[in-house]
Amino acid sequence: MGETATDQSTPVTEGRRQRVRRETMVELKQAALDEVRERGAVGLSLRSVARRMGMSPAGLYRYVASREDLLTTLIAEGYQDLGHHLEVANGAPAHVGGVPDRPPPSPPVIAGPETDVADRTRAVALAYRHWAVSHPNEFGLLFGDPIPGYEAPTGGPTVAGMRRVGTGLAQPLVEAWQAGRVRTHPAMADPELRAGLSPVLEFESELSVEAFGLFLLAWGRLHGQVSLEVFGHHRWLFPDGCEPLYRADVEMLLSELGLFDEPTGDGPGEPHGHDPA
Amino acid sequence: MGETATDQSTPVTEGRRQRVRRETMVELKQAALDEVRERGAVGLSLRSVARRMGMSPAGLYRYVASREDLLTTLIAEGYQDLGHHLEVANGAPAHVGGVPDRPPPSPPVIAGPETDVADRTRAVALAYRHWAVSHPNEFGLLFGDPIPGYEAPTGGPTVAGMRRVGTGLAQPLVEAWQAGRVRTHPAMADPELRAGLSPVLEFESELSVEAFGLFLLAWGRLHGQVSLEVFGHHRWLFPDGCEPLYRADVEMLLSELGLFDEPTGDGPGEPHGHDPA
DNA sequence: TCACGAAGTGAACATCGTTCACGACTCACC
DNA sequence: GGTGAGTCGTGAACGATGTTCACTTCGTGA
Repeated sequence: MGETATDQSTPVTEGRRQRVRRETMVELKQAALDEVRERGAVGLSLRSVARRMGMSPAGLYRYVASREDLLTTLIAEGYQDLGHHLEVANGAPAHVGGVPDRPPPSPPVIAGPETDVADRTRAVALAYRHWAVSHPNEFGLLFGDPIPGYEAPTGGPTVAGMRRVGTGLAQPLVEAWQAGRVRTHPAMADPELRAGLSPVLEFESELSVEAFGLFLLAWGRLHGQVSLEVFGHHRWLFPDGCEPLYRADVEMLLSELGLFDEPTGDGPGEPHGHDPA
Repeated sequence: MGETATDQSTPVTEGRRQRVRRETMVELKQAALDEVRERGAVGLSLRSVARRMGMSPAGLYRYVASREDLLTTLIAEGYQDLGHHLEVANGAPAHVGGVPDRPPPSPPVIAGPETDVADRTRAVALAYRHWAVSHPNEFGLLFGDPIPGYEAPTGGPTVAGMRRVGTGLAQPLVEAWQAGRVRTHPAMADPELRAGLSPVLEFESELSVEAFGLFLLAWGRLHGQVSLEVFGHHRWLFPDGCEPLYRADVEMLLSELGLFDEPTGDGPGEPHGHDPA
């Protein structure tokens, strides 16, 4: 653990009090994360976390405003963890920030920056499922029943984590789009859809309306497969997991996005259209 | 409600005791369902249900073994409700069984048996989202965090409801398949996938391996969009809901399944293949 | 050294799921 | 019609939970 902490190389600006507070906070989050991993998000109990830490339940309130507050902290860190996992699969550079101490198992496929964009998209898609099936309770924490009545503040760490996951998923697709290799579909030209999508693009200016819509649909598509599997709705069909089915879906998605076609050299403004309907 | 019950036309086999017990059971489930609709599945409290019924908390245990048991009952009925909704959208005949007293709003599009299979598939797909967004907490009950450690018994009412939902979703696709109008994809030919899928077909004998896999993928694909929307992960993008995006996905799905192509007259054994990869 | 504020404790409160002994009532049977 | 058995519902109770509060302990800056 952090047992071998830098005893004297610690910056002098941080006194003993701040250090132990920081360490206690880390220990608290780790204990809560262990609880979630073992008993699920709904089973998270502050008293149990306190017991695990050898602390009085009331003492936790020096670090956490409420049980719900602790849950949202875990949610934000879960997004960061998942986002990091996706970045590694995409062949991320050294940049690693806000990643928990205990790193998750590496994704099954790790691409590199020079890898073909189809392979990178596949790697990210497989990493999404991989993280989910190896962290089922955290996946449920992030994507299961929302905390009733909770709305993530727009500037807060929760949406920051969601954005990291989103960009981690979208990164290969953005590059493919910019290389003119994404095939769009006539259904994306619906004016109502474009009208609903366009205000969003103030945030996501790297993509066109169609491309952003396609990304959302691709994410949702993969998310559905993963969600049904992780939440057990396919267990009676596939007791050993749904990886082959998921792989087939990913291949279909890649081919429908046109990522297997020859690059046309078109810019993002002129993606090659769908085959004649 | 059932106030105007058939007072004397009730079969004599049911005495007063059985009748009030049945009525109390209905009232209990309705009160619990109201609780779930208002406060979500995790907020369901037996004491609150008892208060709503003007009853002592302990009295509920004459009707329900535990809180978890009540939840699984609600889950089973929720599946039945959703399945009924899908059947109505598909233009179901008079057969209606196990539908709760208060019927849900009708699906936005109701097809008929003579409607084209693409239109019926679209109607069912739209009905899936429609039920979900108009019953968000019940959707969370069915498809959100599973009750930790609970596994639905294979013969029980839960899987019966799941099967009704599955067949309700699959019905148009089964017909399209049998009419030879479903276009498959080379990725579905993966031998490992076929091996994992084939034991399932002992239950679902109407479909081939590829067709059943395609159905599962289509379901998951739609489910993902709905799930992300209902659980609020798209609210910051689309505060007014994701219907246009979802409609685009449905149209893409229909065209990728080949349901817009001219019928070839091939039997289910010989679906027309995918366009050259 | 000393006063301030942070960290942690134990007791308490309201709520929850659940159990249990007990009274009231229903129903089948003589 | 009476009667015994079984059902229905109640109130009290137990252990657990989230949360608050007064109080002590102790690090830290002046």
